[in-house]
Amino acid sequence: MHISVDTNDRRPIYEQVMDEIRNLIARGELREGAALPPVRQLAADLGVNLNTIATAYRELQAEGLLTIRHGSGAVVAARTTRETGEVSADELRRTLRGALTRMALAGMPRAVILSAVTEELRALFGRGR
Amino acid sequence: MHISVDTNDRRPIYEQVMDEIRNLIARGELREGAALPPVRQLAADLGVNLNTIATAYRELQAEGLLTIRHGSGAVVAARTTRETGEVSADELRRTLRGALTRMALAGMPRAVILSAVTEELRALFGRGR
Amino acid sequence: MHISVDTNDRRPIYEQVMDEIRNLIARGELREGAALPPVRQLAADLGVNLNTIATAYRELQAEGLLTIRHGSGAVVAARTTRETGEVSADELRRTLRGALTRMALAGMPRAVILSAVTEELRALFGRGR
Amino acid sequence: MHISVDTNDRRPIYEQVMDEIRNLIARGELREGAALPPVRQLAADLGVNLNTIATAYRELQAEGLLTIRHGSGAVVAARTTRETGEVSADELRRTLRGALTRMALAGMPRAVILSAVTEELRALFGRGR
DNA sequence: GTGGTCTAGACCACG
DNA sequence: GTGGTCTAGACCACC
Repeated sequence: MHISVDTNDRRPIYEQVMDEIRNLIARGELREGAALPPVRQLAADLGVNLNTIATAYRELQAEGLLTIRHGSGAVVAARTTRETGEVSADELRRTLRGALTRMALAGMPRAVILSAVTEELRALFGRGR
Repeated sequence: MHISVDTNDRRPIYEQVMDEIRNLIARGELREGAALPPVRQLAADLGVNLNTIATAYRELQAEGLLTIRHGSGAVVAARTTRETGEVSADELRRTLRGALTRMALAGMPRAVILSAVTEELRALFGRGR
Repeated sequence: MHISVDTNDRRPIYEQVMDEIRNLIARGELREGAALPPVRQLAADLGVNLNTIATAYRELQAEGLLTIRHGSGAVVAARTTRETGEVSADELRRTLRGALTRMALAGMPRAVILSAVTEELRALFGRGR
Repeated sequence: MHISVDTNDRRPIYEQVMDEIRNLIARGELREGAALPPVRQLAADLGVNLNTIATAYRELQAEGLLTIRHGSGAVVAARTTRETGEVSADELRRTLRGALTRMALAGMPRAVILSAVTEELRALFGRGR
């Protein structure tokens, strides 16, 4: 399990952490019930403050992706528990459109973009998963 | 040319405006040299603060998408000029990955995601463009 | 006598246990002098840490609801003993207000809330008690 | 509009603030679109840290009760926006049961409890509202 | 002017 | 051991 943050990134650190954990869960590298590193340890590893990681974990819990039990750490929530946090399809579409638009404006041809998408989808859905 | 903002959207307003203009340019609805509405007019149309629009235009200029001439408004920059604004391939990839990850976590099957991508790419690249 | 805990509940486990025992006593299912299960047994039954149950019993003793005698387990305290544990009327009111406020914000009409209250009061006071 | 916190209360301060604001909204003392005090001002008024209030506001936004716009403060969300944050009926029932149980154990007779409930419901639903 | 994020460090609560 | 809360104070982002 590998998480990294980039202080040059415009996104706040806690959001970067959230994004990475979301991705690990979506890719199946963190399965249901798997324990996440203690906040203090992850904070030390990344060289950031404890509260920053605590915020990321708390928000992910609010999203339904993590289950945090005081005194016994954070684990990946069961799928059934997750269903609560809904994001509108509209918002998902806007985010996708924004990503593709920027790639197109950067001059990437359609084929290059499509191959990047395919690559990411393979990481998310795998071959047999 | 149509731009709209949504106060319920979590993104800052100036970023929504930037996204919409970027999209119009990428889709070819705003061609090179085309004039954008004056800051005051667009601000009035959208019912937002004048500084908000000014910020959006300024950032788009920094990205190389717009050319702002004091006294003569903003126009879409020529392609050759654009190359200045560098966005790292890494950042583009992260944004794409984030969008796809959220769709996957929302339970969308691979095929649905792929069809959304195809649809957006068609809007960006057209059939023959 | 039945006690259960729910790991998906946001309240700490020891508090869930306290609430259940309080409710059993208030409803008369655990009468004065009745023995509670040994800490080790209840912990095993619920699959939780021994300290968790010990904390619940200890707090209930502080509230005056239980009498714990080293070596002979915990029993429900006599009513006269109970009066010690003071909870301010203010705090009780705040808790009640919080519960009703959340129900109202969830969109429950006044009649539905009132019928839930009546139902709970019947369980607590019975018909003739 | 009056908010107060009590450091002797076991609940964290940010939760007390959330409870008070929830109640003001439910009672109609804060109507849709009404502006809340700036975080710094409320923090100063209550003599607590800025971050504590910011946390309360952020959580209320996540619950769908507030709309926070960076740079222009927090306002009570429109009802239509609220529908997102769902609390299970089970959890609401447990909270209600806990409140009533504690009142009964404190020795309050059924009639006294019922009159407290009626009083609170009147504050929430009013006579004609 | 508004809110958002982060730090360093303290102390508390839970299992 | 775990996570939770709070403080004081800094600096940034948005309108």
